[in-house]
Amino acid sequence: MTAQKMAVLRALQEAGPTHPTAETVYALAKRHLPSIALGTVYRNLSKMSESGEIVKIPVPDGPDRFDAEISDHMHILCVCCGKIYDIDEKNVRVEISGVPEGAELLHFDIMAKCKCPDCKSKN
Amino acid sequence: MTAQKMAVLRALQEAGPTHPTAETVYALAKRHLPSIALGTVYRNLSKMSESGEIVKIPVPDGPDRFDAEISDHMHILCVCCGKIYDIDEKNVRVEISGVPEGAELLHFDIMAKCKCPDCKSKN
DNA sequence: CTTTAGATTAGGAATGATTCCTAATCTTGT
DNA sequence: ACAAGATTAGGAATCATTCCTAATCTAAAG
Repeated sequence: MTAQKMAVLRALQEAGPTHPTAETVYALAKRHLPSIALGTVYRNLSKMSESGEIVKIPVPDGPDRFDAEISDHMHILCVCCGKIYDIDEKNVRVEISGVPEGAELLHFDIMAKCKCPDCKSKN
Repeated sequence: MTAQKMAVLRALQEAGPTHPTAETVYALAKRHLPSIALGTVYRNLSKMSESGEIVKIPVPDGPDRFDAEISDHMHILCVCCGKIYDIDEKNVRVEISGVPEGAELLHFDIMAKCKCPDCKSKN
């Protein structure tokens, strides 16, 4: 456990439910550890999301986002402003059949899209 | 309707259910129209997916894939070899609640992940 | 069948996100 | 304290994709 990894984790926790990009995590982490490098942030985010300590959220047409909240939940993205909301897993049900013969289903990435309240009113 | 757009569409149709990348579409299109440029392929794929003529499939940690089949269906990706299978929409049911107050739900991107039969046996 | 305005193209440079490289530094177990 | 291995900073490199520009093509109107 290095100071850099702690700084990344702390930054992600401070970000709360804003689902920051790696760049944003970098900016936040720099406040506590000004010497930290962007590559270090990427590497720690990658490793932690592989190990399950955090969650990586791939976004079509945009940089990946990250989440310190690892409880089972899905995300809903505002296509106008890019804000990401959490939706608790118990509010989602997915049923699927017709999976190819012999394939082992591993898991789902569900990314819903919406126009968020702010963007609806601004529009 | 230009020769380039036709070549892209034709390439995508020839690719069948292989869900090719833009690079692969480029290679296929070049066979019929050797002068076509990669940027032209990207632009035509973008425009056609925006207009709904084709489908763009964003893949986490990989280049986008494309599909000439526009009937409502979802995709399942083998995490080992990157192959993408189609799953008919009628085999999928998604129910969701707890959408943020005032948000307008637009649609879902569902990308399931599996280990495909080939990869299971090779393993 | 010309004209012409607007769209599209080829080719390559530029961008954005991310990974890779290397020497230097740190961490951890002993 | 010390060696072995992991991690870091900094920057170069990579990959997918978009952007730029002058040249070419398309389609609609005469």
